[in-house]
Amino acid sequence: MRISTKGRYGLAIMTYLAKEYESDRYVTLKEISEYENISLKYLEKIMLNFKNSDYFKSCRGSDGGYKLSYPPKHYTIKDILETAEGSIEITSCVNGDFECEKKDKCLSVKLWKDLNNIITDYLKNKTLEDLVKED
Amino acid sequence: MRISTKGRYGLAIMTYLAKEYESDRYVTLKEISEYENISLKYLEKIMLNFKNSDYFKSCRGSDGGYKLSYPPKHYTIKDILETAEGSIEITSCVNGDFECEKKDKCLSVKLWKDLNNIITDYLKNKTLEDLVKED
DNA sequence: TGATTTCCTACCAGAATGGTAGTAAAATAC
DNA sequence: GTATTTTACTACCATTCTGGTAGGAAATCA
Repeated sequence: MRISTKGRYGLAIMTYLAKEYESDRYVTLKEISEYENISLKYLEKIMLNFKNSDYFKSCRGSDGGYKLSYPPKHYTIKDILETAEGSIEITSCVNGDFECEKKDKCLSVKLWKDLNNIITDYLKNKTLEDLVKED
Repeated sequence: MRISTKGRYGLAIMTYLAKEYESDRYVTLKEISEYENISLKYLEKIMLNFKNSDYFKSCRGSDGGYKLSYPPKHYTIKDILETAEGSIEITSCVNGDFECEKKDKCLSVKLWKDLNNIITDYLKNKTLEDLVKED
């Protein structure tokens, strides 16, 4: 039931950008990689997971980097983890896409759905701003 | 963040045994495997995860099988999933065993700990009896 | 003795995880 | 206009996890 580095490092990047939101500068992955002590190459790959999102603006070249498109308050942790990980569902039987074939006799389906709701409700109500403010 | 078949099938076995608790008979894995439509051999392997627990009594031979050691109310879903999966922690930084080296600057540690507590609190307060009663 | 059932070990294919490496393309600095 | 910096993209790789299968030993009962 672990959350992988995709989600953890992805959130770390977003949190770093959120901290620097006020400075309105482009932040390089090099800077984040040194701060977080994660290889630059791996962070680049983690960034690919956000490719189709509009979470940040990017700019190449010197003085290039990334900056958030919106203020930190705009981003829920749920959205970030979902985008980074692909999905954060506890089982595949919690939504309509895949209904387990023995669902009529499965006593646990309600358990998984409820647990899934508890998790997503918590993450829906936390934003990047909350994370940065706690610092 | 998926829960694997170890946990899901393990819980399914325990739930089946809980349903049959009143009958006070030994239930075979064959019966459960046919009901749940899971291969007998795989269920046998799932059972190994409970080897060091005292969750049930077993008996070999014809009319053998498994029965719960205690009434369904005695088993929390948290304990069952923890035993079946090994651990149900969302990250390795939520307990004292492994403290992440950048914890002083990691803004997410509190998030992971809180989320972990929310999950375990929910699962701690659900027992096999609750699952069977919902039927 | 034979059937049944748990117990135990070994094996295995495919996917996910956690990376590394190389290169192209854009933007800026000199 | 060349060098440097930084993102963007593709390919590769070792290890672990997942979800099984297979075979046989040991116990229990008819």
